Amino acid sequence: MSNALTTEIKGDLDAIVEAFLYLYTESRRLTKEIAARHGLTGPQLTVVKMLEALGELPLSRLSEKIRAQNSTVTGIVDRMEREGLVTRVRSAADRRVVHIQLTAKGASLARGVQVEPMDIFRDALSTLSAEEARSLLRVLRKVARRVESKVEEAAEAEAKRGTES
Amino acid sequence: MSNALTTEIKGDLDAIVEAFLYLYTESRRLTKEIAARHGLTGPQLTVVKMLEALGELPLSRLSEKIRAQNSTVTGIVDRMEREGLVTRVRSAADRRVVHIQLTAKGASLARGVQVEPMDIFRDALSTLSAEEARSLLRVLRKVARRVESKVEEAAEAEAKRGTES
DNA sequence: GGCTAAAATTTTCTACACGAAACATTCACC
DNA sequence: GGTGAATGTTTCGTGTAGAAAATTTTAGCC
Repeated sequence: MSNALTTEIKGDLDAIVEAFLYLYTESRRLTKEIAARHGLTGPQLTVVKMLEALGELPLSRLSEKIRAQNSTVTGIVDRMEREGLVTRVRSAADRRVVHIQLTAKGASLARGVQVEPMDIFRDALSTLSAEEARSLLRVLRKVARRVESKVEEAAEAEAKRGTES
Repeated sequence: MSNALTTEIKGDLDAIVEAFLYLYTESRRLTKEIAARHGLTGPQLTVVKMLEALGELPLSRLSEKIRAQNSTVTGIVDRMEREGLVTRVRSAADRRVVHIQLTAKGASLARGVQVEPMDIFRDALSTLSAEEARSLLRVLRKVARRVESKVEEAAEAEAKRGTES
């Protein structure tokens, strides 16, 4: 476990983690900067663009899309509603559900912002060849599967601790 | 720009972005969960591990290390001090400087937590073959370079706008 | 049909994290 | 001794999540 080869691989892994973190934080920073240019926060821009692309959405659907909890999105929508960017509409079909929809003001703002969130990242990715993209996707999926199984292991360990007590 | 091939590549790119976000959010969530098991928050675990590895640090040094603003770290250290995990010590040499150091309680806690932040991600990466790791690193670096140049372009455009006004 | 229990959806409440800007203190330099 | 930079804190608005509460729907049962 401590010969030259494994040391080299370990260095590669650290470099991958570093590159990964760099890409993530930088993409977030850029999104935020673009949003600020239009008087929005990062998450607000994400929401505006999501609604522009998909039309009105139940709050919980929106939460899933932006990978946040309902309680988080409630706050974001509160502030956007205060600014007149979106409105809440009770669903007639299922009155538990609240649809979030863009106002005219929100929609026009959405049209005005050219760059979608993550577009810089996507744009950088588009410089990859088809082979490179495919290979990257394959490797990321492999890593994702591995993380996923880790998550399941942890959940099982958790459940086991539960039965013991 | 709308034939079958480019459409397919576009789908790959979306999938890459999605996998990327999944990996990041999941790694953060797991770190947070491990921290919670020891009565800490995610950032607090990061700080504890950092201080264990490097010894006492000025607050601004700590801020750099964990990629956060001084104002953010002030709050984190406040809460950790309240819990008796760290102490603030004014530097005798430069009285502007506040050294953050682990207490006995903080140090013993640090020893008790095996997993460092991002270890889950690193662990998942370690299932890659040497070739895969090298290829992933190469592609990520290519993307990172591309993002970097985008950032510089934006900075120049910003500067130009500045001189015009 | 009407009642009750369970499930689904959203909001409220509480605590922490985060950054920008304004501020006080201290240092370094002239 | 005055000026400007460095260091840390405070304040304010936002984002983030989890737990509990509120509201409505759904299913099962008589």
